[in-house]
Amino acid sequence: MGRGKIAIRRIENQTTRQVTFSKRRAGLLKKTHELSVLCDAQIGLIIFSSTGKLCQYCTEGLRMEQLIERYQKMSGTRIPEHDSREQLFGELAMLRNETRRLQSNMRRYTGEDTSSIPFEELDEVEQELERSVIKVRDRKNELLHQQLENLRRKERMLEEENSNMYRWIQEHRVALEYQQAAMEAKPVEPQQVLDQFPFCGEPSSVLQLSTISHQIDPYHLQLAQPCLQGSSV
Amino acid sequence: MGRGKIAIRRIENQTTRQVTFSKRRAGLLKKTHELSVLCDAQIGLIIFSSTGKLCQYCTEGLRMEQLIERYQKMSGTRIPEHDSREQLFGELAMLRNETRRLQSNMRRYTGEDTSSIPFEELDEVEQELERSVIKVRDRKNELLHQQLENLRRKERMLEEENSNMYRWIQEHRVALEYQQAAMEAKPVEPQQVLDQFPFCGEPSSVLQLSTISHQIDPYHLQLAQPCLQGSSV
DNA sequence: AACTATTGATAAAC
DNA sequence: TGTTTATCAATAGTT
Repeated sequence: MGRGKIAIRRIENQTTRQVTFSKRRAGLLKKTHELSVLCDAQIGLIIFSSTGKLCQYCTEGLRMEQLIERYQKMSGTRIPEHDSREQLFGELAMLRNETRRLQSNMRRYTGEDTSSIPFEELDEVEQELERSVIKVRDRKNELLHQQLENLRRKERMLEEENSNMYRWIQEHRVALEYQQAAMEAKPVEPQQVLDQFPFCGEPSSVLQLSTISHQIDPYHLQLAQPCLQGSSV
Repeated sequence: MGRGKIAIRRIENQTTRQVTFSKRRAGLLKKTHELSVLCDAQIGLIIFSSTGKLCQYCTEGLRMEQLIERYQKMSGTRIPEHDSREQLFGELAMLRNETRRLQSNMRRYTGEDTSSIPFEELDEVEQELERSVIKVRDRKNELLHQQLENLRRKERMLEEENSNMYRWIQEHRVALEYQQAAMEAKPVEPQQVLDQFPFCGEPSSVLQLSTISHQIDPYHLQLAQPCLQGSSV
């Protein structure tokens, strides 16, 4: 109907397609409505244009959801939700059981409700807990030993640094004394280097020292431990 | 269109209505299909006849359920099921979290994965575990004491029963000896009553004894314990 | 969007 | 239901 006959295949010209869509969509909605009214039929029509725009018709006095529900009941084809719903229920039941089991176990381990433990199992629980304590204690010891080891390494490093600095100061003693004399006319005794060093030393060395002393902090030691594990074990 | 124009209102003549329905339905399906193909639109059409018969069209390469899902997403009108679905998802997420938390706690308590416990918390965990051990041990002791108490009561009961029976036998000694003599012409020495009693005694007393001996079973003691708790504590 | 020539849909009758 | 036919509605192409 129209000036010429057209083949029923996708209209390539976008403008023409858009125009045709508008016209035919109006016609379809009209015809749908007429069928619904004339023949007392319940009709739902959902149209998504190629641009994704939604357009719908639903028989008067009825909502689309009702119609869809009726459709699902009749056709038996529930929307995909149904399958996943079953799965959800399954997972839910599984998780509920798991949670109950875990909570019960936790109570057992925390000694929260000892009266629910049958007498025959008390020994077993006690032993399990003692095994756990031992494991935790072992882990604690392991970490303490690592820290000890770390501290010993740091100690060696500090001693070395110390003696290096001492040597350096001895080597530059003359120059230092000259500086001191020039500034305050006071000589320096280099026996207790660490006590005096921060007040008269070289900035770069002081920085180095403070960096090292930071690493003695237990918290930082623990963070550094993964690197040391390989060499210590 | 047709021999005459008709008003768009419900056709009263049932036959005419039925015929019109068939014809127009075919026309509507055709037009729907044409619009879908010509303009590249995704269309779903659901028709329930006045007699409840279902008829549908859906754009090729698409299933009605998909279309409905898309419709529901776009229009925001979800079918009633959806509310409970949200709830389910909520519970699911909650349970998953709870399970994860519990599993983590369990690992901590079983000493399964001590390396995941931060150093600062190891002491705490150890103490928790020791507290648990103490609780379990206390419970065990409590039950052991109850059992001891029970055993002492049973012992007293048995001793009493024993002496009662001994007295009874002494009282009936003459009659018993007479019976024995009449049956086998053999006299009985009543000094070691318990050893001999089962073979020649009174059925009711034997029954009573076996009932008592059963109650000494630790398992039954434990079951009986709730009744004893009130009096023992 | 409005126009119009043309085709398509369909009401009524068979 | 299926066919026919007279009629009207829908719409393709144009303005």
